[in-house]
Amino acid sequence: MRFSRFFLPVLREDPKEAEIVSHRLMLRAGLISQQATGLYAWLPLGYKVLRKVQAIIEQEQNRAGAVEMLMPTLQSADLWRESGRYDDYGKEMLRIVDRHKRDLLYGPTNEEMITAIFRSYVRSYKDLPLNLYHIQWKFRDEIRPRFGTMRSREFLMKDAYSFDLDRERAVEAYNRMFVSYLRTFRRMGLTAIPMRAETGPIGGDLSHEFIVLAETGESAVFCHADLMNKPIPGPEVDFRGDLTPIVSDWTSLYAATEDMVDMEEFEQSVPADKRLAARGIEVGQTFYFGDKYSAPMQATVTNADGQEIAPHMGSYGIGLTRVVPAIVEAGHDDNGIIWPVSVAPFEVVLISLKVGDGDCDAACEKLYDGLRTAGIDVIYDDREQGAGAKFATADLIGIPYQLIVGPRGLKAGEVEIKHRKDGTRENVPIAEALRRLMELVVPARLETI
RNA sequence: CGGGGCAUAGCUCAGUCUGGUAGAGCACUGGUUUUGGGAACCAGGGGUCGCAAGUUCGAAUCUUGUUGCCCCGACCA
Repeated sequence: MRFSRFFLPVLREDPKEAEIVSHRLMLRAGLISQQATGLYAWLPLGYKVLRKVQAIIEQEQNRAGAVEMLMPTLQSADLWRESGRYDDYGKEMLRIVDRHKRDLLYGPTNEEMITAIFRSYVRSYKDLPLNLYHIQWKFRDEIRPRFGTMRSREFLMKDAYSFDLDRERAVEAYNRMFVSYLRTFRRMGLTAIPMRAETGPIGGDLSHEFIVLAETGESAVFCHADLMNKPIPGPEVDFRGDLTPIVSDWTSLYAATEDMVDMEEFEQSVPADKRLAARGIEVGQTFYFGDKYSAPMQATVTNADGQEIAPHMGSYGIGLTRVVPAIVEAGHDDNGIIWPVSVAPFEVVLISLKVGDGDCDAACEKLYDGLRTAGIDVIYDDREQGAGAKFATADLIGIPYQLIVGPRGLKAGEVEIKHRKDGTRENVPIAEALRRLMELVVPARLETI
């Protein structure tokens, strides 16, 4: 992508409405644009990040055996009357009436709908286990949306729903999502710690919130410090095998959010020097809730004994539009965002320091072609701007590697590669630049897999 | 929903207290010179001061209403 042809409205000054760093940087770097309270447009650069986050989630959900589909944003109120939640959900639910005076709602979640779909097709225990997920926009009319897309009213969410014959197998399904989440967040460069959580209006008795520690987090959390450095299951993990040891290992160390914490237990089970009391951002949540929906909605299957039973269900959410600011909170400095390669909107920014100079233009065009041909996601800053402005923009938007090309270096046959993360620079011969960038970028795409 | 605050050029703001016909920086347009960390100079364009009523000879400024946005709290799969 040529910068001159792209749409990247960066702001030089801090927008006054933004308080926390991720909101400020997402606005300044031209990722999002607020359209109303809690409603945001995703500008091209931000949308690229969102798509990369989505791709990682899809890969890891599929790997864990979940199957992707797509349900509508609007739902019939009748469906919610079946579960009893139409009246329970309150003002947070956006209710809509269509031209025929039918009651609709903009879905805040999809348990009812997935259960309805399940019951209309699935009859036998032989079709279980089943885990269906989709990535769709949701709406919750929060009393006070804030912090940009961290807590917006409309938000993009991955929600998966598992169906199993009994509790034991439902816990296996739960474990698959649990392990999948550990991998998913790590691939985005996040350290997300599973913590005991309240189940809220969704119900159930087994639930974890996946929390990224950040000063600006909305909830207070308490956990064992060793959880921060625990190794993540690798790509070799067998989702068809027994995952209990991994889950047990992670849940054996104390971790709870403020709603669930028992300070006495925290202090008893965690040595004083390992007690971590911090704030955190909830980026995902897993629930087991049994037959809370399948029973009242009569979504039953026949078991091996010929009896009708209501499957045990679980649901598993990841807030994509919250994950992005969480990544920014976790990776930034005074100059701007620092993206991990895996979700960076571009992997390399090619900076021409002297647009219009014959040699410089020629060298840049050649490098640009080479990078694209090699499959590197590159943005070429071909604008007629001062060097300082280009460096500042590159730093602000957080592209992991800057390939800097100027007349001075070209005279020596060299270009410069700057690492956004730590500011290190290396001069490389022009002919070596592409190879060196491949060496840096390609392994980093999969970082922790 | 309770409490507090803001609304003036594309952005960040000054001007409001004390009424007299709207400004700065950045951005934008044209030109010249520049070019390795947000370049300089010259010349320009751009605002019915959120909206509506009221007070007044006269309102960005005072009064009332209204809308939008932000912050704190309660709320939050």
